[in-house]
Order: sequence, then C-alpha cells, then structure tokens
Amino acid sequence: MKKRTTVTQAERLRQAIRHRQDQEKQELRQAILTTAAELFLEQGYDHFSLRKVAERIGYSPTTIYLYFRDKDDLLFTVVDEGFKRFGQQLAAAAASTADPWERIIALGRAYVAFGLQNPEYYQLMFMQRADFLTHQPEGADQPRLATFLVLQQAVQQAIDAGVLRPGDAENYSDVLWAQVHGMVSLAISLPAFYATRIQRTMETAWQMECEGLRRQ
Amino acid sequence: MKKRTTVTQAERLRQAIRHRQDQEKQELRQAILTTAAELFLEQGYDHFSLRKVAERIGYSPTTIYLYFRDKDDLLFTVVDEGFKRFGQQLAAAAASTADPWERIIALGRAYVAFGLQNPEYYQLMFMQRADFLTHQPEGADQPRLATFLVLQQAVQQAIDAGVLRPGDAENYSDVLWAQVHGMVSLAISLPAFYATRIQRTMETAWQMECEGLRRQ
DNA sequence: ATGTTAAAATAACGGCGTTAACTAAGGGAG
DNA sequence: CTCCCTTAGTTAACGCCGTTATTTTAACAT
Repeated sequence: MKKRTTVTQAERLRQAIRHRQDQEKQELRQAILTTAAELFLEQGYDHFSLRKVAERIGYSPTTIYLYFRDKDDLLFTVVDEGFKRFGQQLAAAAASTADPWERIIALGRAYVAFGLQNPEYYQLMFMQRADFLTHQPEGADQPRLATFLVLQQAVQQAIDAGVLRPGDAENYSDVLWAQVHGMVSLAISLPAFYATRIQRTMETAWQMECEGLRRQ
Repeated sequence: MKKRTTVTQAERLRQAIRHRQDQEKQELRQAILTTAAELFLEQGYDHFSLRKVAERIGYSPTTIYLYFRDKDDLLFTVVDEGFKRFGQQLAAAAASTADPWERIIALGRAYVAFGLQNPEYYQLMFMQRADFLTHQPEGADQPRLATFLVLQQAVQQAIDAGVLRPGDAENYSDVLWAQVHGMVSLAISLPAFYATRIQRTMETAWQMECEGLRRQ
C-alpha cells in the first residue's frame, strides 16, 4: 500500500519535472522567435543575423541550433506568423459580408491593407523569399499558400450566384490576385507610389474589375 | 625645326600610350562586368560574390575595387544592362503598331515576355532589390524607372485618340503596370503558375481591361 | 639610370552561418 | 550518498564574405 503510493508520487514528480523542462524549452524557443521577429522588423532581411539574435537574448549563437534547424528555418518560422495573421485577416474580411460581390471587394481591401501595414513581412513573404510561399510548415499538411484559396472560393460563390459572368474561378482569382499583388509590391518598392498613387490605383482597378468581370 | 617635330612625335606617343591604357582599363572593366553577369545568372543573387568574380577572371578580389565602388555598384551596373534591354524591348513593342489600343496590348505582351524570359534579371530588378528601381545610373539624368513612361505615353495617346475613356493616363497606366507586374512576379515565384496558368491569366486580364478601360 | 605614378597583390579586420568537441549541471538508479 | 548518463549550453574552429590599409611591382617620364 505504502509502496504503491510512493511509486505514483515519484512518477508524478518525474512527469512534473519533465513538464517544467518542456515548458522552459518552449519559453526559450519563443524568446528566440520573438527576438528574431523584432530584429527582422528593425533591421530588415539583409541585416538579420543569428549572431545578433543570440547576443540580444544573451545566449551563444550555437544555442539557436538546438531550437531551429538553421537560419532559414528560424526565418521561415518567423514569417509563418505573418502568414497566419494574413490568413486570419483575409478570413475575417470574407466573413464580414454575405453579399458575394462585396466579399470580393472586401478581400481585395484586406489584402492591400495587410501589405501596406506590414511591408517588411509582405516583402519577405512575396518578394525577397518567394520560395517560402510554396514551403509548407513543419506540422501542416498544406503549404501556406493554401491560405489564399479564400479568394478563389469567394469568386466561385460569386459565379454560382450569378454575380460574375460564368467562367473559371481559378482563372478569375488569378487575375485579381495579380492585380492586388502588383499594387502592393509596387507600393512597397516605390515610395512615390506608396505616398500618393496607391489609393487612386485601387479605386480604378476595382472599377475596372466591376466592368470586366461583373455580369451585365 | 628638328626639335619641334621630335616634340610632337613624343606628344603623339604619349597620347597613344594613354589611349591604349584607357582601352585596357575599359577592357578589364568590361571583363569584370560580363563575368559578373555570367556568375549572377548562373548562381543567383544570394550566391553571387566579388571573390568568385575575381577568381574567375584571375585577379585578386581587391582589384575589382579599382573599377567599381563596391559590390552594389557592380551589381547595379550589371542589372542596368537588364534595364536597358527591357527599355529597348518595350520601345520596340510600342513602335510595332500605329493603333493606340494595339500598342497598349503589345506593350503588355512585351512586358510579360521580358519577365518570363529573363526571370533572374526581373527578380533582381523588381523583387529582391527594388531599391535599384529608383537608383539612377552614374551618367544618366533620370532613374531607370523613367523607362516605363512609354506605357503612360501610350495610354495618353489612346485617351487622346478616344480609344480609352477619358481619365488620368498615369492612373490608368498604374493599374496596367500593377497587373502585368503582379502576373510576372507571381509566375516567377510560383512554378505552378508559371507552367500552366500564366497564359490564361494574361488573356483574361486583357479581356478585362478591354471591358473596363475601353470606350464603349 | 632615376624618380614618379598607377595597377595590382597581400595581409588583415570584423562579420557571417555552421559543425565538432567540450563542459557542466541535474535527474535516475544502486 | 554516489556514480552514471543525458542534455542544454559553451568554446573553438572552418570557410566563407565585403572591405580597407599597406605593400609590391612595373611601366612611363625625365
């Protein structure tokens, strides 16, 4: 009797210890991650380095390798946060209205808004390291790119509802995606564009899409 | 008399020597440049290094600094070749037809064609080092970006001719530019897009532009 | 033959990502 | 309580990189 309780106590202790250790490990991993994101946003892709991250959290550079495979792995994990937020904002925009046409417009606005509000992330995700787009995260079963299927779905719904003229949803959404991606990346690249022209460009583009895609 | 002819001979010689030296200098500069372009196309932006260029032409790395300010200067000079070719191809497309509407279509086709045929250059010019866009070459009086005013001019001509509905040419051409830039950069980033979807996307986009911009 | 000038090479600095070898501390079993 | 072993972390090192300062070399000028 006594022996049995002792054993279970010991087992519980062991488990608790393991639990604490795991938690500590996760905490350091998270610290690396947030520091990396901070440094990236502060200094940009080119001046981001593992050694700086390590120095900032007070560990030796090699410690990072206990938590991430290599620099790319860390950077991708950082950017993956951006993908998640982007996906959430698009999903929220899609849910914001029941009207199929309005939904497409809302998605376009949300897309451009994310790009302009998170230019560093957008740049890394779509311009400097576009290979990340097709790279799927560790646990996931789809590449992050799949996030953007919401647009295609919205287009399909609009076609089904007879709001858009009949056609291939993938094809239509490719056109729209190219349009918003082009606007955002030009705005990021060209300060002049960002400052004054982007708003006007958006309005005209959507007006054009109205004329070109909407059933008449 | 004799003395005078001797002097002029010496002067001619001096000048000839100087001429040859200048030429040799230009030749080495050109050798660096073509080798750099070669290496860049071969290994991409990330794996491009001054030391590799130097090794390939059989000079010490520091020699390059006698001909270019730094790595960025060399790289920009390389990419500037790309800008020139791009500009020429756009100009040729613009000159290929007298019809204002056809001219815009031809420009769009030429733009996309350049991007797809020179993806490394396009990537460097517009995606990885978009800062080059606003950076003006040594001797020039305009940034390379000015090359792309041909599109704006073509749009203006089409508006004047009554082919496009009245409006701001800069605004219209921004929309078109964003569309083609978006298509090209997505095609470069996403292999799947490049392989099968880009053609269809182009056709639909232009059809959309017809409906949306053309006077009706 | 000597002095001068420009081109090129060497050596070195500080930084980078990454690997291998070592250290220290804490839990587990006797 | 002691010995072992695992594991987190460090140090040292390698081979790159861009760049600067210093030194050599060689061609031209006098």
